Amino acid sequence: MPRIQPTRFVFQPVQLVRPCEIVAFRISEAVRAGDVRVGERLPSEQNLSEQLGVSRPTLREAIKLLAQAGIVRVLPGSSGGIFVTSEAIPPELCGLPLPELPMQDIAGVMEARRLIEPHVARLAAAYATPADFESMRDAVRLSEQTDLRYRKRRITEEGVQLMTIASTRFNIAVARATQNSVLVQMMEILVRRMEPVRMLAVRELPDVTLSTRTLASSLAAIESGDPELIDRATTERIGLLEAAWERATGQRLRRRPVLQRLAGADPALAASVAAPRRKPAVRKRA
Amino acid sequence: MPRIQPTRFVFQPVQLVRPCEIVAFRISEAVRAGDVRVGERLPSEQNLSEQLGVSRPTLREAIKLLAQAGIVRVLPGSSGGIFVTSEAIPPELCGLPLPELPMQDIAGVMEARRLIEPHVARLAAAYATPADFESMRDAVRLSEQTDLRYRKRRITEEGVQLMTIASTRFNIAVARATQNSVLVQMMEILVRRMEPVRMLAVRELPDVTLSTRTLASSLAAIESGDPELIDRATTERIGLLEAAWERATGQRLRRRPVLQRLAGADPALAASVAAPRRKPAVRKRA
DNA sequence: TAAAATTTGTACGTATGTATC
DNA sequence: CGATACATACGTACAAATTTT
Repeated sequence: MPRIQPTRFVFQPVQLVRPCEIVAFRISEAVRAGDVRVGERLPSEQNLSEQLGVSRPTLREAIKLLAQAGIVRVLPGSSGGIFVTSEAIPPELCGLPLPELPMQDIAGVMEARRLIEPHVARLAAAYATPADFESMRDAVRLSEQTDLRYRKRRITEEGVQLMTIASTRFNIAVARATQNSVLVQMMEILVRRMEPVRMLAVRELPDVTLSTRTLASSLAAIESGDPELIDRATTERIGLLEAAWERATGQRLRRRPVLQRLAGADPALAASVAAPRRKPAVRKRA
Repeated sequence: MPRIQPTRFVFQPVQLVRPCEIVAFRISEAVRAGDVRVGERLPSEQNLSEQLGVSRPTLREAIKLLAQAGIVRVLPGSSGGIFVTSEAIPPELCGLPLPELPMQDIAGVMEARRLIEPHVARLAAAYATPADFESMRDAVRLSEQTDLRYRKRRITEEGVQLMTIASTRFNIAVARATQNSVLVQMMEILVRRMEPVRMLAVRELPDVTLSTRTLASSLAAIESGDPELIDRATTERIGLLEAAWERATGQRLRRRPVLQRLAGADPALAASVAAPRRKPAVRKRA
């Protein structure tokens, strides 16, 4: 009897993450997003463990990870607690349960960002609350303050991290402004995977203030509410990263034919936005 | 002295999933996506456990879950193995580790879909391989065959599930055709969260064939490569779900004022303008 | 000065799930 | 396929530290 051949489907290995790692990640995320600031005290271990639905030992394990990474410091006693000490989260140590993505796959992240981020920004402009705008401004301020410190001297590792955090925080704030939790979730995925390129971009930027300026102009665009301005600013910001990626890898990104028309029936704008690289085979329109 | 007030930040509870649940979920995902078909045999336990990076007992536990859900059947002996018996995966039993989303939040899922799916479909049209097109056609065929069986009589629970699977499979196939793993990941998130509405829509559809027809026209649009056709077909398909949601909840979805000028950013106005199910603005072809 | 309150730190027993044989 | 051994997480309880009363 001929042997039935099994399907040759390949599964990706599952990565099992421990609860304490998830918890550490969640807290670091709150720090990154600016929900808790440096110097502030987190709720008590008791409270946190209840909020997060884990036992206190597990939470303590998570805090230990964060303390080792230098993000929090714990002090005993009645006026003690868990204090945030730094916003510069080392990307490899903060317990990120995501598999590190090779540079090649990051191209896909940027493509996805280019697809959705302009729309998210438009939605944000439509639905942002005053608090949302304040969060965005906060992120821009962080970026400004940081590159003010490195205008003269060479940027340090901490500076790179802070600039990266500012960008990330801005993106999250914009996504939150849509009042759509699914979009927030997606932006979190994108933003996290984008981190390596972001740091690379900040590090090798010809002008340190460039990142801050694009951030500020994105903010201004969203505040103005003008869709085309929003598209342009957002696209420009993404272009910065794409250029960094292309310089770093020596490869070219595929530019999709999609955005051409997205920008709003303005061929001139779309053309200026989409770099005149290889145009993917666009089917002839009948 | 005033006690230092802790930050009153609220964390969402972490959901911990067991490895065997993750594995069961992954395999069911492969079945859903059509990577393994009914009647086919999965690789051996040994092979699977190696691929997935878990121990054999863990994998067996996962298989047990799937067997209970009626998705696979395990036969002993030399010509035995793990055989796929059904593509109709009960949404609550197949061990999906996602928190069930309230109907309200699903509105956000649909908004996100409306934002990205047309673009994904366009990318798919540009980059799809023949194999990708074959996957899409397969999904449409499944939908056709299913509603052929329920043309006369009332649709059964299994029929609803099969139609839902077909829709899901089509979406995944389209996302895969972009050759962008990040977009695939996002579509998987969306599609999974959409499931409840999808089943609801299929169940209460005035005409059983309607779902299949929109699927087919989406496919045709992507095959044609015409961006505007793609937009129209995709939007129509999403509109079907949105209508189902609105009927089920008695509420109205917010329609993004993004397409029209939003200088005022007055949501009430925008909603009132967009409320009547507006046909997607069809641009005149030059 | 001392006690009380709050918060972190430590330890143990149990249960569950996984890995190895 | 079953059984044993190991790791992990939970819940609880109590001790230590520090500030407030």
